[in-house]
Amino acid sequence: MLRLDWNPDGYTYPYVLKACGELRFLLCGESFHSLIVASGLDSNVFVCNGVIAMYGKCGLLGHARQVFDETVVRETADVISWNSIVAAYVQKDEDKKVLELFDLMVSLNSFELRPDAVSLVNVLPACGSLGAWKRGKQLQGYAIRRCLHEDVFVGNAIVDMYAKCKRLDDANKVFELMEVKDVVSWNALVTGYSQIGRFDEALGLFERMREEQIDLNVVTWSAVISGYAQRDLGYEALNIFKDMRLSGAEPNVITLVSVLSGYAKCKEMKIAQAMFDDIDRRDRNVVTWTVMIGGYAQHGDANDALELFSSMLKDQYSVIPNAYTISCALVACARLSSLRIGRQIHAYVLRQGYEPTIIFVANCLIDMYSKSGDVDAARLVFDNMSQRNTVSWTSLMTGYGMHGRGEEALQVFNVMRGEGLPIDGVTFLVVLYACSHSGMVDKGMNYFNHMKGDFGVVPGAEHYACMIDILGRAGRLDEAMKLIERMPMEPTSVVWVALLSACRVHKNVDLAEQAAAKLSELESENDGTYTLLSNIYANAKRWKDVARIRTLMKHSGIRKRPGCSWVQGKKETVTFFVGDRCHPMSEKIYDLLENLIHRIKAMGYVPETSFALHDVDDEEKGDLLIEHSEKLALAYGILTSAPGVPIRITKNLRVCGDCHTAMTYISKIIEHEIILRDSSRFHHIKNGSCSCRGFW
DNA sequence: CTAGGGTTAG
Repeated sequence: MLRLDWNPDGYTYPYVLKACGELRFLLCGESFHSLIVASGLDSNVFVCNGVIAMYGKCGLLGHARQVFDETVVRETADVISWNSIVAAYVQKDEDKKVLELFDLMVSLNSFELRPDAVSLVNVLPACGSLGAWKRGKQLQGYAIRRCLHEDVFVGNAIVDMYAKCKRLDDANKVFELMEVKDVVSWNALVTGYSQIGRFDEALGLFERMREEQIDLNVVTWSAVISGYAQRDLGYEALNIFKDMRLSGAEPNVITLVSVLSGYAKCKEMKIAQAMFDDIDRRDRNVVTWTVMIGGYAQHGDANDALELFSSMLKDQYSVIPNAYTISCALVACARLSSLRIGRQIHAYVLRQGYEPTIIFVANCLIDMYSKSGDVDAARLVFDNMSQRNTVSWTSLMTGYGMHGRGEEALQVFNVMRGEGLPIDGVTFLVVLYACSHSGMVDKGMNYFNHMKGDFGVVPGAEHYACMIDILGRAGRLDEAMKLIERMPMEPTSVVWVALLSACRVHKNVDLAEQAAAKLSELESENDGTYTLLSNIYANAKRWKDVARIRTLMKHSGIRKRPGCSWVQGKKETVTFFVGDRCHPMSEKIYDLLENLIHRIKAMGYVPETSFALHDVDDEEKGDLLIEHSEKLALAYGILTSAPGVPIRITKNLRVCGDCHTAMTYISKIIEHEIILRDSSRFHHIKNGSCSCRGFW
């Protein structure tokens, strides 16, 4: 119990209430409020204003509003009362309410209640976040009439309001006319330019700040660091961080988050992790965790992302994941095809009642379900969304495309067109890929030919690459080559890779060599290029060339990425590498495989030995087809799944042709559907046929 | 009372 042996009066309370508000000492504040009421001081407007501000700071909007309403009823409310209640709504991000209350104050048309500088500084940011620049402009006019614009806080708020409304030229004009500027004015403009993508101008201003010897503060540095990181310029971000350290400025958590995302973009997750470990546990908030989870999900091992997510949930400081965190975790699930964890996170989302208005969480769910092999679940998420954006539609179409359900993808596209949504280059890329994976050559060609005329979307090199892919898969290699020659821009490496893969499927050595030569010119050969070429030579029995490629790889230091497949078990995911014998069930796995191969040989299966040379630098292990990781994963799946349950396998590279054939035979004699995701698409293999129908 | 961090489709 609070015991006071002195009697505070109307001059005392505002001070103590202010302290309670700033320290968020809600219980103390409430006690004082009771004492105020008990001593009848609640008729004193100065005291009431203190109470309103205290409740506002502590987040008790209802209490603040009640006290405020009482002052209004008593007709004692002054500008400060109004400013205090508006500030309370500002704190809750109730932008519309902020504007409403401000209007109400103005409409009372009382000389005493004319908005002052503080009122403007409260209401301008709300205009900014609502994009209401016309309202902001009116306020600017009012500020000028009353000479409030000379107040540097008001000036800064106006600059920021225009910047948030993406009207950087207006913001700049106000900025240049400000007689007194401070570092906040500069920072508002720098971040404004950076956030709308005019990063060069942001950097120009940053340079000017350095020249004019403005005292850069931690906000300035953080803004520039994150600006670089957001544009995937991780190393530049890290350089600015070095400059910051040299300048003697002390980084804070926000700076470190920007720096962490810089390290993530450079795939330096070890350094990022060390830095994260160094951050005081109390400073690790949801954003700090999220940037690490997102870093692992996108630029590192997605398994680490999920582990970190799980340790975040268990952390003693109990940080609650928000929509960003959930998205990052779902990205990790999508990369791993982890349907089980993805479903758990979906359930968590539903339980926690993340508003369905957070479109991007739902978009991530669509992507996760599609990439985990359950595009029907993706559809359900899509159907249940109250609002959708372009990404929602394209994600669903991508899902149908990956699973070879091209017709459904095109249906979605038609509905999307009907909704009048903007159709851009990405949309067409998705449409074309859907056509490609379903072998819809003419439809794809038709869309490609009409995208410019009917939609005003000029085909880029990626669209050409996709058409090469469509024609190539269908074996129309001459047409593909002609299209390359007709390209209005230089063919990119993606184009040549598409042609090269088509040459593998359709066994065209000459064209393959041309494509490989082009890739070499562009200096973008990778292990995939060499593997493809080696397979093509092996298929043509040109063993000398196979050997030549092998030597070439050794000299250039390019190693084939090891093939690796993982299969979703009931409780956990099990990973297999080529020739893997680490698993305790290895003996059973190999026995089963030998048995299966023996049985399907009797059904007509002939091992395609050209694929045995997949692993050109891995002679010992890779030569045995039976040891390919996808076959091991399948055998494990059969051994551990109940009859009728689909076996879900994911492979980091494209599935090997022999494995694909073998699995198709095996699907006739097992009671499981095989759902196989490789780096290119999904294969649903059942009763001796595959959904890819040869288009891979 | 004004400025800064993390997220989704190819």
